[in-house]
Amino acid sequence: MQNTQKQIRTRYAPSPTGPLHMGGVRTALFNYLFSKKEKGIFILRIEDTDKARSKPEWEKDITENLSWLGLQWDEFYRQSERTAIYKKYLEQLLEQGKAYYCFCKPEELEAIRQDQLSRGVIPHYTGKCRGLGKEECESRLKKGEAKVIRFIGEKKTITFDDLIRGKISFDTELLGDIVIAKDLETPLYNFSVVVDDYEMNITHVIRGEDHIPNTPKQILLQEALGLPRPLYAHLPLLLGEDRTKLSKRHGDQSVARYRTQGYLPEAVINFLALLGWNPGTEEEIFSIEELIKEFSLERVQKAGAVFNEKRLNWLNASYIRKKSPSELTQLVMPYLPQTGLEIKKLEQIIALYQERMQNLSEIAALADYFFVEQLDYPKELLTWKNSTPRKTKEALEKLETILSAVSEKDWERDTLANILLGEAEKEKDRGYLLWPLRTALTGKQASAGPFEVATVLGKEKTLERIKEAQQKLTAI
RNA sequence: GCUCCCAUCGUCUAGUGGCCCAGGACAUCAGGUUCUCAUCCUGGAAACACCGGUUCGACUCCGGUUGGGAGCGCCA
Repeated sequence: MQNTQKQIRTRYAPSPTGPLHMGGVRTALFNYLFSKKEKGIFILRIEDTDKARSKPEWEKDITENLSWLGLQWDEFYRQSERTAIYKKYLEQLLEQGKAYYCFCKPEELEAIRQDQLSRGVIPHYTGKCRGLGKEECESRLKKGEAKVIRFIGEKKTITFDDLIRGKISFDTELLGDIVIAKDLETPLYNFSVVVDDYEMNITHVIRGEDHIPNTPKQILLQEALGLPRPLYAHLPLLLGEDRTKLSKRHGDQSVARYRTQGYLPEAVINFLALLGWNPGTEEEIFSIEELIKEFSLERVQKAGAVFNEKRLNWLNASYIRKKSPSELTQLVMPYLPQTGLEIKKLEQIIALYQERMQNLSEIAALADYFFVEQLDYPKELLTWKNSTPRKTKEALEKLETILSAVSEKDWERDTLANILLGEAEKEKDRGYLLWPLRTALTGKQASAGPFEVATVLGKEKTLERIKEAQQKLTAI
């Protein structure tokens, strides 16, 4: 019984003509989740049949970032290494008379296209070379004339059952004889996909909605080659703010960019999973394991989803908050200046900003004052809103006196808080004392709390900065 | 233009004929905690595109209108 059920096999099939982007990851993710949920196989297939546009560096970008996200594939293929396979099927179609060589010039084709467009017809090839005699064809081939291979598709209504959208019908009368290869060694997208999906035993083709128009072409090819039809699931598109398909126009959507900005892979995955899918509960936070457990194609949305970066930020911040101090420190290290600071100290600094970071790279600007000798800020910053420069100077003097009296041994957060709060509360608005303290230590309008900062900074450095602040105000 | 797809708060969405004068989350606004920022807590504003039909009863089913999107390569 178990064995009659064939194993689920899905694939993500990017072309290495650019960096891996968020839209691509979402497609990969849904393929991954579905196959893992069904205990199946997830395949990565590099579609590099376009020799001019495909670059090894992009393939590297795709595989590295997919791995970073944890979307590990079980099998890997590269179409450029499979030309012999495509050739075999191409020859089959040619022999059966279901495909033919076309020698039409691009300019000539373009003119026809324009004419059709102006007449309100979908542009399609009219089949001029279809009736070429065998001899003429051979001789022109021998002469090395420019040519392509076209496919004669059956004219009929194709209906397929989309797992997400239900029945979709398309009249192939509207299709011309599509080009399936430039020559026997150079297959084109719609053809190589059909061959590979069959050869790789793909059971479920899960891809973006923008591929719906390709599906009837591919089904026609399957039928001509006598191949079985896989199941299809067309995902809703990822949209920009303007509700058009997410693209470079909407800014750099490469995974690499999000990665270097300090987004966590689990946040990206969680965010993308909820774009076009939801578990039907009110939960929002999911690990990849939970996603695998909960995922189902039935719950995938039909309408496109706007990529809302604010929500990604929120998720990322929430994942950052959940990290242990040591984990977070390791993650944040690349964004910090190379100082000889001991790891323990680093962890303390980072702990101060754990709940203030939306992404890892922000730590650099947030905690920079721990890594410089001299702070640079305008002296006006030291004065609290309800206070005056004179009072501020007095407050700083008081701070110096009080803190000098604290021993190194007692220099820890709660003790400092006790002492300073006790002093600050002598006035109704404790900002008169705490604001100058904090700004003197950080040089910032906004930062972590003064007791925490002073603790991490240490007694010596703290007093040093208080004195520097006093000097700034000395002119008064 | 033609073909196909889609339609609940600003955004992501719950809702599968009565539980919905529509629930959650992000964003936003107000308040609390607070020297600041952030976290956290409380509260508010905010949507079923429209018109018909089916039904005792439609956000939910059907039809149309409008609107939006995608595709129309010797790219994938």
